[in-house]
Amino acid sequence: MKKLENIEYDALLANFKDILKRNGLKFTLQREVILKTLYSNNGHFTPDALYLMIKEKYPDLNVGIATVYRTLNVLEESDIVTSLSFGSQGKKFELGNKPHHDHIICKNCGQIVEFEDKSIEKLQEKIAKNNNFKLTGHLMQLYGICNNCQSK
Amino acid sequence: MKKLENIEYDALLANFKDILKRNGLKFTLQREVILKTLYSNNGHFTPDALYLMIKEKYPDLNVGIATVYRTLNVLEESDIVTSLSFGSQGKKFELGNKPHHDHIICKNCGQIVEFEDKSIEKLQEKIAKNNNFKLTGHLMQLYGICNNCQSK
DNA sequence: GTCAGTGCAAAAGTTTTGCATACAG
DNA sequence: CTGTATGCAAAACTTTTGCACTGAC
Repeated sequence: MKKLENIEYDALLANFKDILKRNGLKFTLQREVILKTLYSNNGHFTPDALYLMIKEKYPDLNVGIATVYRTLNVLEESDIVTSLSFGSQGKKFELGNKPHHDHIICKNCGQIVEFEDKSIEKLQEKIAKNNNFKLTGHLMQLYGICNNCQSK
Repeated sequence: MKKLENIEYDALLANFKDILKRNGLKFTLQREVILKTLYSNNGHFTPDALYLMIKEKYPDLNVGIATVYRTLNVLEESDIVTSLSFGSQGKKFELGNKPHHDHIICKNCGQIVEFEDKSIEKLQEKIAKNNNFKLTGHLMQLYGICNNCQSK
């Protein structure tokens, strides 16, 4: 029996291939490796960190940092990844196919933790209604100092 | 009679001076100009944009980009400004001492409505606590279609 | 007078681009 | 074959740092 996560990844990959094809772009080994690495470490990465991980995991495949940047931009334009950045660290990317969530970000070390809160989403709906808006989306980020940095 | 905004700025300035004094730092003309520019254009700026504005507005005062960066860092550590960034552009700073409010933005006409909701703020505190973060701030923007645009 | 702040320029770090080659379609 | 993608290196940006000098306290 196939594992759930593999099915999930396959769908993601198929979607990526499809988008590439529709835009006359090419599917390459490098692009697959980048997508797979993003998928199998489902977190937030700077392009550089992603690059280093790939270098370590696939030493024979000589991926260049430029390709990582270029591919991330393609992925972002295709809405497969989203980027956010904060504080002193640079831009970070994450897979965008996850169920909705928001972020809490450490102002000191840049660590990002995801959370989801239905009650807040409901309150947002209410606020929109009170102001006669039809809600289409939101952006919410909390800023603070993480546990680790507090103790320093 | 003194204008409200001047009183507000004076308070901000006094607070800044106070923080500087308490930390054995010095109040300089450059620092004042940077704070004033941030205040009088209450929006979000990249360090570079801020630098250019200051160069244009105070051509005689020869402010260096390094000073802008250094001052922004001081201001951020003092919680007078907060920084955040989204999308492709770099880090942006904004004054953080404004009376707190969030925004609902119409995706169609760009109209911005301010709101405040204590219940959401409380929930945010709770979320931070659950993740062992000490909350220092947040950014929340709701996107939607305003009443006016809906009827079109 | 002392010591933090400043401008400048150099350095360090990040992201993009030009180019010749490789390779997917 | 054609034209996009790639790796490399250089270039373009962005941010930080070293240093001698200035200026706030």
